Amino acid sequence: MPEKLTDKDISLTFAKGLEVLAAFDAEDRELTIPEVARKTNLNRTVARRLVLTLEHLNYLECNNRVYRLTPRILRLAGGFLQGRDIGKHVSPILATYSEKLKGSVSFAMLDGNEAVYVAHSPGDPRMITLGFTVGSRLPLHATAIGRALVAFSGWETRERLLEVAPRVKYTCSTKIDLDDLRDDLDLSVRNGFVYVQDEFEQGVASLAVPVKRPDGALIGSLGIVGPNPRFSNEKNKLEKVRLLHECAGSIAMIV
Amino acid sequence: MPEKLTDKDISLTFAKGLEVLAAFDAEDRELTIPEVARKTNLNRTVARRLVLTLEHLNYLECNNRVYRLTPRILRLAGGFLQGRDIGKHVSPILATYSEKLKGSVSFAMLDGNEAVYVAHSPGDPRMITLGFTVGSRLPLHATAIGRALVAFSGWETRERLLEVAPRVKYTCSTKIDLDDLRDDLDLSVRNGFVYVQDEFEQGVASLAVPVKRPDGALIGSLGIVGPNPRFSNEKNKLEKVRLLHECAGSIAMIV
DNA sequence: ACCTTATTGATCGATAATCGAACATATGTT
DNA sequence: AACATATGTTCGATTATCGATCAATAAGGT
Repeated sequence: MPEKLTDKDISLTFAKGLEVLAAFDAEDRELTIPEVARKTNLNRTVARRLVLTLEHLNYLECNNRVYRLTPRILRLAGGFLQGRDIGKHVSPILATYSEKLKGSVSFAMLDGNEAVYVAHSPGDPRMITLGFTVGSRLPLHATAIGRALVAFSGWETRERLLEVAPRVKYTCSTKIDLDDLRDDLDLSVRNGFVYVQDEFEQGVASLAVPVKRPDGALIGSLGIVGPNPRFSNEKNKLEKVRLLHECAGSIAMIV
Repeated sequence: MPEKLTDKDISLTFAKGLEVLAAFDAEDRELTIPEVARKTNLNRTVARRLVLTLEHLNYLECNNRVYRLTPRILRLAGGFLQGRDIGKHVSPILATYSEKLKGSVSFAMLDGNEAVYVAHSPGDPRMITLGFTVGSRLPLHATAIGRALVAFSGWETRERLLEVAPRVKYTCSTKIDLDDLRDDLDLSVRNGFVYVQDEFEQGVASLAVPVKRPDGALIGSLGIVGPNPRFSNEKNKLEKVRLLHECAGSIAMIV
C-alpha cells in the first residue's frame, strides 16, 4: 500500500508550485516547461499548469517557450524587507558603518542550512564585492557571517546545523571536520566575533559578529569581507570588531 | 448555474497560496490565520491549510498564533536578482554613479500597475532616502521613475497603463488628468528624461531616464530623488540627466 | 467566578480540482 | 523524406481540496 501522504494540513499543489518558483534560481534564470518538470521531478503536465499559473499571475514571463522571473517576485520579498524595516532603518545603519569600516557591510539571517543576505551596503563602488546582494546565499561553515549564525545560536540549533548543513571543501583550508568546527565556534563565542580566512576563497578573509535581540535571541549576523592583509593588523581588526558590535547593537533595536 | 471557473490550465490552489503569501506585505508584517482569511477572502480552513503549508516549508514562522515571513522568501527574490546579475553588475554600476551624482540612484522595473525598485544605491548615508529599498513599490503617475516606465513604453502599453493604473492625488500638484499626463509623457519622450516635482511629496523632486535594450525594448528606468533646490540649476540638472543616460547605457548592456 | 458571546481551531464527507497516461504536434537528425 | 525525440494538449479517474459543521478556546459582561 502506498504510504498515505495526504497530510490534510499541507497543500501539495501549493508546495509544488513553490518548488516550481524556486526552480528559477541563480543557475537557471531561464527554463522551459519540460526543464522545470525535470528539475522539480514533477509530471510535465503538472509543471505546465503551475508554470502557466505563474505566468497568469505575472510572476513569470514567457519568450518563445522560455520562461523567466519577473520583478513581481520582489513584491513578496518586499513584504519581508519592509515588514522588518530593512530599507527604512537597517540599510541606513549599514551605510553609515560601511563608511566607518571603509568597506561593504552585510546583514545575514539563517535560512535553512544557509546564510542569506538580507541587507547589504556596498562600500567603495570600485571594489566589486563578488556580486553578493540581497537574497544571495552563503554556506554556514566556510564564511564568518555564516559561522556566526551557527556559533551564536542556542546549543540545540548549533548542533543541528553542524549535523545537517553541507560542508563543502571550497579551498584546502576549509574546515570540514566537526570537532575542528566546534573548537572554532567555541573560540568565536569566547571572542564575541568570528574570523575566517582562506576557507571560502584563497586570500579572502571575513569577520562577523552576532546580532542579538535584548532577550538574547539571535536575529542574524553582521559581516565584512576583504583580502587577508586588511585584517592582518590585530589592533585594526579589533577596532573593526568594535564597530561591528556597535552596528549590531543599533540593528538589534529595530528588527 | 455558477460559472465554471476551472481553467484547467490554472491551478487555483497555487494562486490562492500565492495570495496568502502576498498578504504579508509592508502593512501587515504579522497576521493570524483568520486575519489572512479575511484579507484574502478565502475560507478560513483554506487559509489555514495554505498558511500551514508555508510554515511547513519555512516561508512563515509562527509565534503564538501570529505568523510572519522568514528570510526564505529572499531565496525566490534571489533567483530574480542574481539571474539578472543585479548584484554582480547592476549594483556596482549604480554605486559608481551614485558617487558621481552625489545621491542615491534607483533602478526600477514595471510590475503590474506599479514601479518596483529592483536595485538601489544609497548615496550619502546621512541622507535617509525615505526608506525605499529593493521591493519597494511606487505609483507610476506621480514619480519620475514611474512615469518614465510609462513614457518610454510602446504606445499600446502606455495607453493601457494610463487607463488601468490608479491615479492617487498625493499632493495638490499631483497630475491626475489623463490629458495632462499624456502631455507630460510626450514632453518627457522629446526630452529623453522625466522630471517630476511636488507630485508625490511637497518639496521633493525626481529625475528619471529609461533603460532600453539595444533593440529599443524598455527594460526599466533609472532615477534620482531629492529636495527641489537640487534640481533648480538647469545646467546642473542636464548634467545629472547626462550621467543617468550614461548609467542607463551601462545597465542596458547586461540586463 | 460564572455564564454568555465571539473568535479561532479541527473534522470529514461531497465535490470539483488535480493528476498523468495517452494522444497530437513540433522539432531535429540521419 | 522518414524516423526519432522532445514538447504541447486532452480528458476521464482519482484524490486532494473545499467548506459546512462541530469543538475548543478566548473575550467580555454581570
